[in-house]
Amino acid sequence: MISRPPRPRDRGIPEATVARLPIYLRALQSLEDRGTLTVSSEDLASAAGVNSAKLRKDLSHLGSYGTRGVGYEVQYLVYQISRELGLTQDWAVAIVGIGNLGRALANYGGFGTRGFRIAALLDADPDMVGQNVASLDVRHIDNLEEVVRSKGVSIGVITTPGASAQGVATRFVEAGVSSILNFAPVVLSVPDGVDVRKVDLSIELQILAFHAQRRADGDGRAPERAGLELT
Amino acid sequence: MISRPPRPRDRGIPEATVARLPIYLRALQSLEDRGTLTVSSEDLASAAGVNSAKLRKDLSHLGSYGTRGVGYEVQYLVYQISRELGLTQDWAVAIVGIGNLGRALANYGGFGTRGFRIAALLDADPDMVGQNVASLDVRHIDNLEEVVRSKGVSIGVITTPGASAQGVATRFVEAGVSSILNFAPVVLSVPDGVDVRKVDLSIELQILAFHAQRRADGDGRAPERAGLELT
DNA sequence: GGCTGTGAAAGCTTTCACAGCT
DNA sequence: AGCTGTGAAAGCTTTCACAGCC
Repeated sequence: MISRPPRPRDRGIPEATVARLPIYLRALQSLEDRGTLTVSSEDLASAAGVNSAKLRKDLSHLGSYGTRGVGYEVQYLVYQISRELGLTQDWAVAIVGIGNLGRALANYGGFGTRGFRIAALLDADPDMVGQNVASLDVRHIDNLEEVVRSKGVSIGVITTPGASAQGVATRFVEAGVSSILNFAPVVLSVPDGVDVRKVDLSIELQILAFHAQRRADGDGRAPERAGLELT
Repeated sequence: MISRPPRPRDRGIPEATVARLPIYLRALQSLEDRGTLTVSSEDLASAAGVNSAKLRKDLSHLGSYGTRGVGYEVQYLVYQISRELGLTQDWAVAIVGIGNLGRALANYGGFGTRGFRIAALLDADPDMVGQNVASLDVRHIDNLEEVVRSKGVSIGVITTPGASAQGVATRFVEAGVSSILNFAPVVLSVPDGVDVRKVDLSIELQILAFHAQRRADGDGRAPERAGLELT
């Protein structure tokens, strides 16, 4: 083979990069709203709270979407990142556990400028069932499998108490949902090939407490994690 | 200097380790509740959803708290991790933005088995002020500085809309709060030495969507991020 | 002249595999 | 015999610094 076939976009984007693409996307959308046409890596990086070398390296994994001497075209980059993240299609989301948090999520309209649609709300409490939350009727958890099938749910959100979370996760997986966002404070066991992400308030507070304590007693030492979110 | 002074606990725990200590702590507390006295790295690791080499390496940064041939004493390790995380003292937390999410957090009682106390709830909406949420009277945001001082708040939680978040963060910092947990979908700018952690629903969903799309079209390739939460 | 894209270096994290203690 | 604690290897992420293009 003499001339390499044109394969500019390398499948296999580093996980650390994937985790930052949504942040870049948000910064770009806000630039777009303000009518900005192009942006340099320096400016976009600063809007996203990272340094420009990291931003350029990250974007280079998607392809060569910038212009040397100029920068990145905002709209074009918004589209490329959206496509890479799979936001050009709509993902149906089901939320299980309609307590305070479930309700908060259901009502949280701005799902990162589209890409997601809340398709169903489920709860185990019979008193909850039938209530209208965010323009959806809460259904009983017994209907999980049926709802997943009929609504084409591919992402499950778990906002139940910890004790119920594993059971819900298992039912999601058996119903064919292989992306789960877990707010319950437990470690979920799922088969290989299922992607679980966890959001945990008390873990975040504990990490903050660790650093706060360092600042307080260690003193003099530079706080290790500070300044991560830019100055 | 001939004999090294005994400094077994190395200050400077890797950030990746710090982020896992709360998970180990939770697993240990659940073992404690069940009356388990000792646990091997293998069993604790599996309860925490990590592998045992990682767990042992992590714990080795705190000190040598295990017994070869036996394992770790559950209660002792709970205490050591709690102390390392700064949970032997009580941290006063203020929540700003008492919408659905703020209320959900205020009512979320089980703050990782203590270490934190919700000391104040603040909101900009006059209709909100005075309402009683989770046994606290919601106060107006104008009182932020006064509340931080009088209640000794050291951790600020921001659950406002994105547009207000930066202003609140700045006021927190100026009032002397240097640990912030941000739920608003914006990148906060804070001075060096201030620790900001971010929790962002739509970012998590977007990362899930990325992997889901990979599984769907890439097909045949092993899903990169799957299996992270153990099988 | 300005700014992207990228090899190479540096730093950090995970995993291996086993010495060392009980 | 069993299980921890840890050097060393492997893998991943960030940062540097500059060649290459506009």
